Amino acid sequence: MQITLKDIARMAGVAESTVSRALNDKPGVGQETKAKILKLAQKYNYRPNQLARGLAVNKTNMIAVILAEMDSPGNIEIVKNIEKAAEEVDYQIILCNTNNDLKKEKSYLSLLEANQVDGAIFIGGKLVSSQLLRLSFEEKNPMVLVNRLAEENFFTSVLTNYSQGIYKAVEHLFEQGFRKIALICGDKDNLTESEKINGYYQAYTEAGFSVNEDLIFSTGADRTSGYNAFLEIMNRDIIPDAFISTRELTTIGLVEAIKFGGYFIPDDFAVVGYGDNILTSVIDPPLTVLNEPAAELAKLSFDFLLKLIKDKLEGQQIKVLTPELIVRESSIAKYN
Amino acid sequence: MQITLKDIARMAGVAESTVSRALNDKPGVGQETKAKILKLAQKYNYRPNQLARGLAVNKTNMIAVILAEMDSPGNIEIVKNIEKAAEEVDYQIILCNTNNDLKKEKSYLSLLEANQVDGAIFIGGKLVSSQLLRLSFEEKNPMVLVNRLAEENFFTSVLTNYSQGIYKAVEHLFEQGFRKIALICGDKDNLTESEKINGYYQAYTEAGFSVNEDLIFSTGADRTSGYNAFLEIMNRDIIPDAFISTRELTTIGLVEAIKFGGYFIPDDFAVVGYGDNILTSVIDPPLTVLNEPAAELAKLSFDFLLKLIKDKLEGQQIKVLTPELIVRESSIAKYN
DNA sequence: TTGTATGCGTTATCAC
DNA sequence: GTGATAACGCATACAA
Repeated sequence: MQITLKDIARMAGVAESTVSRALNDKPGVGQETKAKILKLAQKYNYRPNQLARGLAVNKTNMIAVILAEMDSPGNIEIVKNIEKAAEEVDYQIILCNTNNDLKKEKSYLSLLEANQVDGAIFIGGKLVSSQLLRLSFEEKNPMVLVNRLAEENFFTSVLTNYSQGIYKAVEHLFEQGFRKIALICGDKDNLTESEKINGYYQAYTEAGFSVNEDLIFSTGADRTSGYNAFLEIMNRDIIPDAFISTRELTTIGLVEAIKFGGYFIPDDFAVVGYGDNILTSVIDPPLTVLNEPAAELAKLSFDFLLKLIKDKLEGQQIKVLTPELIVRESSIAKYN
Repeated sequence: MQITLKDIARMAGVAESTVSRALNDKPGVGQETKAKILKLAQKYNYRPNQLARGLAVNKTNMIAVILAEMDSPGNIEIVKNIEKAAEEVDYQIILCNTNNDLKKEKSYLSLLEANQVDGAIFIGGKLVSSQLLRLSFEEKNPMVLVNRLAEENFFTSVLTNYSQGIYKAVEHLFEQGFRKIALICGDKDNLTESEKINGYYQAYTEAGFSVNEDLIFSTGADRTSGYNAFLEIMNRDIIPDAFISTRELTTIGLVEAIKFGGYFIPDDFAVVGYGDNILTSVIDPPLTVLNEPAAELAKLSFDFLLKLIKDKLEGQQIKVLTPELIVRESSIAKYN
């Protein structure tokens, strides 16, 4: 059995409250008694039961990080940075993976309602069922959304401006002389992805070109989908001269397919990918990518959450960050 | 304020204990009252406070996963699989990153002592300060070690047979005709790495060759270290014809350095890397790698832990898994 | 400065 | 079948 406050109190011959005060550095306890208590606590390796403490003060110093998918290196990068920020102020994170399953999300959300965590950060994920989230919101459960668009923006969020990201990418490819840019993206129902599609349209329109819808290809978010997307597109009427892939894993699959098909990047097809992970910089040729500012996303979201927890954030805040376009060889026209 | 048992009891006009029984499906509660209670709980979206419950039953259904480094994709893979296994039996994991810092490890360990989690899984990390861990062990805190060797094997562990892995790799390179195999590894003080070095020696010895110590290069575990290792080795007296890199990130750095130097793989140097991540299979040429059975490591360790928690594991268990050698182009001799 | 009493939200042990 | 009540370990308001 673990040693408790009561044990220490008994051994020191004082009341439990005195021990509590001494251990928590609260005023109103004599030098000698305090010293005696601390020594005993040290000797018996006393550790306060956090459950009991949490129950008493209604605070756990834990937050939930709820992840739509663990397969995305970018998401992991965000988690790492949240963990770092949390550690600095003595918060623990509990990691939840929903696999884009709304049921699981709901069950994890109940961590909040069960007072097990002080707040939650949602990373990514599909269109929010605002019905679901608003429930918690109205009960004043602190939560912030990262890279997740809700129908109405009820929630404090930190977002990446996906639209602008894709816009930048198209613009860059235009500058390089490419005109038939295929977009490998997700389903239009997904707000995040539809944002990206918007950026694509906007770039084309503003440049005075018209969009050929055959160049927009909606598919899954995994590697195989990226691979197959290339094969399918090559069977269509219009053969692109460049590709933009909007997700990390599809980017990889796409590159594989192009190489396997015997084509060269950027000679045959220019490529702009997503996510500055270890791969994209090492692969041959180094990939031009859009990159999310993971560290910033993490830091901002955690700061927001901390303030929410401490009731120091009035109203709902939204911060939008711009993805960076990292230009490398894969999108540079050879002959221009 | 959150709705509590007491509230439900008052509204239903019954005692708290009855509500508790009804909600927990315990026997001894009438059909009608039970129905009434459940309906109320539903209506008001009642969620039991897990802290209170945990305090009462001395169980949290949470385990800590304590990670030495989050930068290793292999480790992340293990975490993902633990999360999956845990989710199935309704356990939550809390993720802790120690960054190989013993102090942080100690602080996270106190989660266990603070009754906040039912058990802990340690993934990787340097030589265990058995002094530190034994403390917890003797207090009967359930914990299992993954890929972590302790001086004495006090703990239930699931390990990768690193020695045999490297042995396989050397053997394979021998078969391909390579004789001067450089080993890019970690410090010999690190038990894990020293195991790998052992495998290297063993393979050489059994094949009747002698080891040239200049071919063994101890360095850090990051990408830059791998990169620099190549440069340094090329300055030594003996130029290798093959490389084995024992860690994921150094492998990547090594490959970069080789390519940047204008050399070709495997024409100039054969390479066997570590970790079957998304990169090693996509890079050109596809890399021969040693791969840990992450899913198995995760599943076994979680099962062990669960049994420990339930007091169903007698004595300490050790399970050793063998890494797989995935042969791809990077280690195939062109002219033999 | 210190001690007493009470509450946090559950579960469990008794009675009835 | 149901209801008091103690207990879990801690913090805190109040009294001394």
